[in-house]
Amino acid sequence: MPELPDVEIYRREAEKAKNSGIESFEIEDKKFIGISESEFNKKLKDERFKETTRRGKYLFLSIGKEKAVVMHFGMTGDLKYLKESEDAPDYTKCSFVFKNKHKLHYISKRKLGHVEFTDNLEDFIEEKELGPDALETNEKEFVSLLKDKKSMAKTALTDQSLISGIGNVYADEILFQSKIHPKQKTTDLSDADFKSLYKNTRKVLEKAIEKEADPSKLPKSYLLPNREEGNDCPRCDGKIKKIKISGRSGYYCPTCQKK
DNA sequence: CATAATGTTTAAGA
DNA sequence: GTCTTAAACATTAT
Repeated sequence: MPELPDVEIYRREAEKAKNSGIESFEIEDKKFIGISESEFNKKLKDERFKETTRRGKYLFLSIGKEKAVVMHFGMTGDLKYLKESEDAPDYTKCSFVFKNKHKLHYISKRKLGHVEFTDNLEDFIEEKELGPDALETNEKEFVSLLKDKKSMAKTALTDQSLISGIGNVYADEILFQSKIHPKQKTTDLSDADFKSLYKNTRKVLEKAIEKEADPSKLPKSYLLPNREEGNDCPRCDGKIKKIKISGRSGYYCPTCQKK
């Protein structure tokens, strides 16, 4: 589930390919690969990825100051750097082949997500209306972005145009840690609530990265390892409840996350 | 076999 | 017009 921590792990995987000459590009499924063969030849062949950066759930592999390959992982994406001799993973959609006999495989089970090329990274970010990365904001900025929203707390947290990187799963954890009901309106939150949201956003995302974005490796006191309807709340006597918020499922403890 | 799943864009509603 | 919410997208695993 590619949210910010997952994409950060993919970024570290892509780092392994840094500064290797790009030899070719293999497209398995061109439906959602936005780089044609001719564009590759013109703009990427014989170049190298000089820098890998991330903004929210987007990964950028830069070949120059402004030019970059852009990857988004949808709900089921993955990225693997393997030797050329190794088999490409199942559901590989495209692969960059490097002169050092390694390949960077972009994998996705479902067809959400895409790989493309931009001539100007800043313009791309602006066009997508991506808010600042959840780990690159300070408390003041974080609070001012969320404060005036009239939507539910969970909806605001997962709005990529406000703050980018928080998805459906980690939003549940952040709200749990902050003891805030997911349907609580942001206009009803106190200053202490916002402070808590900021602190826990950092805490949860950093911990998740440390655990290689595997929710089951998070501490038992966290919600995510227990994220199932009817499970015991790891903090109080309550039972975990599942609800729908804007068509997505959310899990929380009705006892310690009061409205 | 029906259901739910990580995300974003789109359309619809208020 | 603006802001918020729900549906649609395509596919796989349970």
